[in-house]
Amino acid sequence: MPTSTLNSFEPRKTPVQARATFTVDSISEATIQVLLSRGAERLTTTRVAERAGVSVGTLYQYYPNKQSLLFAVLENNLNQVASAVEAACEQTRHKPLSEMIKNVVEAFVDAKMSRADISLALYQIAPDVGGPALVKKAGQRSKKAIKAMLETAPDTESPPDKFAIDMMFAAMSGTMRHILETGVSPAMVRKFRENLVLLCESYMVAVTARRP
Amino acid sequence: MPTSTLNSFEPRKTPVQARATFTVDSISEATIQVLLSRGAERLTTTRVAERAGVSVGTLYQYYPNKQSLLFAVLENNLNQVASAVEAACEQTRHKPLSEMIKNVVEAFVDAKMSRADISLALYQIAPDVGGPALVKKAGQRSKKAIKAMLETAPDTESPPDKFAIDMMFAAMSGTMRHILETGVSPAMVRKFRENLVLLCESYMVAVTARRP
Amino acid sequence: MPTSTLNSFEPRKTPVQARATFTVDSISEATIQVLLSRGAERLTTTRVAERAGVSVGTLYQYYPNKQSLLFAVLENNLNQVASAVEAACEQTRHKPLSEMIKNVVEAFVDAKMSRADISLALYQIAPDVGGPALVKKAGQRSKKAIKAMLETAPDTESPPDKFAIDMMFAAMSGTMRHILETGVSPAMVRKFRENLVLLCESYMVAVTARRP
Amino acid sequence: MPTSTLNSFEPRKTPVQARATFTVDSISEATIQVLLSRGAERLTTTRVAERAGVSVGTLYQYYPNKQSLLFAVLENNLNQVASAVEAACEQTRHKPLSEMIKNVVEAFVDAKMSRADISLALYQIAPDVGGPALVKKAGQRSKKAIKAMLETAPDTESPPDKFAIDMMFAAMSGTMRHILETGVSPAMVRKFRENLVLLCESYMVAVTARRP
DNA sequence: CATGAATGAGGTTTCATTCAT
DNA sequence: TATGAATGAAACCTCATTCAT
Repeated sequence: MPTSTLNSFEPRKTPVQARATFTVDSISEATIQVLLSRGAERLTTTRVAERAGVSVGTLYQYYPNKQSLLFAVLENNLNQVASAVEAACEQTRHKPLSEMIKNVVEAFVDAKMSRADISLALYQIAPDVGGPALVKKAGQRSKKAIKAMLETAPDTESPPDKFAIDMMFAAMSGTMRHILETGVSPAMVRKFRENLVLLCESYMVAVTARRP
Repeated sequence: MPTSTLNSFEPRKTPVQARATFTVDSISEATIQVLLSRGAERLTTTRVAERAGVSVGTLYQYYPNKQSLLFAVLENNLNQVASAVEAACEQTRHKPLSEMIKNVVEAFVDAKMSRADISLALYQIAPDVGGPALVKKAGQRSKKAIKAMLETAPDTESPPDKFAIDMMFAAMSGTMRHILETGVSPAMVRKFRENLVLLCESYMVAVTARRP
Repeated sequence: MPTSTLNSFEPRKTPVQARATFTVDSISEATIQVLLSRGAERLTTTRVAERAGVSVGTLYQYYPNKQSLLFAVLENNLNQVASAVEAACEQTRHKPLSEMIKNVVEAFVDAKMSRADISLALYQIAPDVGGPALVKKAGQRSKKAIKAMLETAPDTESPPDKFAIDMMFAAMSGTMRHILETGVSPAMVRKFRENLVLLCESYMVAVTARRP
Repeated sequence: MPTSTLNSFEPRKTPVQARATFTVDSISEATIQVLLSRGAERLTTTRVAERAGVSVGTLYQYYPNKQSLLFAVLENNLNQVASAVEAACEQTRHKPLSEMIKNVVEAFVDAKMSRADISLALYQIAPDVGGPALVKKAGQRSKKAIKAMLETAPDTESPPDKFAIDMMFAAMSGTMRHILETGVSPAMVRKFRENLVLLCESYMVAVTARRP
């Protein structure tokens, strides 16, 4: 599957009947299951439909092609993570900078780790489906929320500029991915989380002038 | 392509004759060219052979299967990066910590960016070929070199522990990937490089300071 | 779609209510629209129903299968042409032979050209639906009318035999089709019409003994 | 199959080995066999390959898609007919007009009727494969040859113009098709041939006489 | 050793038709 | 009666891999 325009990935029809809604959810769930059990390479539309307990035809009534299916699943996951970050930002306005960073990073790590297997599996399909574009788009949401939060920090003279936020987000996101793909023992998750906080915080501090 | 054992990815025969070496190099180069021009999805063995100016049969004389071909190309690339890091470490022994970090990070970024398009393209094939395992293995080399270098730092009471190095490498590697996939304007590359140095350095300082 | 017996192509129910008639007409019209806009290959029952503003289920209430739908549309078109020819024959009884030929051929050409796009499109579906058989049947009507007309010609000793009429009709019909499929510039339509008259007339004259 | 550009119908590779030439011929022949035995609607690439005694993959090594296969077969047939017409024209230069028409028409009819079943079957696939365009192209050849021949006619003051030749060809071609599709008893073939000669001849005479 | 023709399993997608609501 | 979700056979086409020449 080549990476093409994002447009053609839109779902084909919005289900109106209750039955249809159930079907769509089944397909979505089945996609993840197949991804986990067989890997991206063995993920076929037939297999997904089978797992979802519907026929292939039904699958294609809701998704115009395989890409759109993967796209939807990935998008959904990224949106959940973005929402978690947004929520954390919302709740941490007007708090000290270090608390801000801590809450955001922890929310991010927790969102990713809550279903580490899924997060990991989704990395596999990303390249087939315009992953980077999607990641970028979801990243915008998170970064916007982080920016808004940082502007309310009481202990910084001037809030970090856009580049610094981009950088921090890239570090947060990229490091997380690297750790997931390389493998973390569950015992180390906590330590990793603390250190990712530390990493982001020290960078932010370094880049931000403190109020005296 | 499922991720299987690494063993079967080894090239089939080690070329001894000059002609054979030339053929192998052609194929290797052709693989990258096809990857760049057609994408991972359209990368076929026939296409690679065509581009390399040999027949498919010949390709299969040097690589037992498609995976081994991709594996070799990816491995080669990762090794080049690891070598660059090692070289930087070698040359920065007994220098101040900040200079160490600076040199390593810059060497890493420069190695990746020297052929950004290739680095980016290779991310696409990684999942098909046991990428994470390969990345991990190449990472070991870099981290070992970094560790050795850090132990010669004159200005730290105790050198950073293994975890801290893992963390820094994950940050370096992951952030780089994120930036490559998200897209950097050439104008920003320099700034990104500086900030990645800053990010790693401030983390290292923070983590080193903890143990006075 | 295989060519099967003509029987199964009959519409499923004859609409008695006004609403039903309207529905049937919509479907019929929609079929032509889809044929024109998407081509025979992309003509699906769902698409037709959509265009007609009804559900597929409804479509299948009036036509037992896709063939019967196409059959009905084609038959209808051929009947219109046959009617035009019959009318022309009716109005040209007892006129000179040349006038007879002129009127019939012109009526035929005009009927086909009035919706040249539709005529052309229908040629596409003919093979799927027993087109030749239908053409033959509609042809009988025309030929019968032509024969009756010719028998009233005052200036022929003996009217042309059945074979000659078959031949003329084949020429008229086949040449028309060839011209439609090959493409005529609108500017040439008039000239074509004149020449088709001439062609048919000179053949008829050649084949018919004149009254002295 | 929609009618698309003619370009993509070109065969994929020209066979160099003897084995390959044999394969290509087998496929070509099998296409006609399947067309005759199962009809255009039941003509699948798998079925053709099966009949040819090769695998589908092999078929697709020589034809990029189904259309190109049908296109090649149709084109070949039309070219044979065009060649027959050209040959007849060649041999009838400087003969009286009536003999010219006779020879051309008879050559055309004989070419079509020599494998009436194939000619008929090919009409079915024409719409799927840009038939009209192909017919037009093959027609050009025939018409060019006819024109050249007519210019050598000793008994016409001025040779018929291009339009007249177009018209005659359309009549010849279209009438033939109509007769093939409608069905002729073998007994009537001779009579039909004579009458098609008469039809074309009397039209040509009529149209030539017009310009004294 | 190289070649490239052949293989065929398997993947994606379409669409006529049915039937529970 | 109308609806439209569901069906699933079947079509087209790709591509890693083999092996006779």
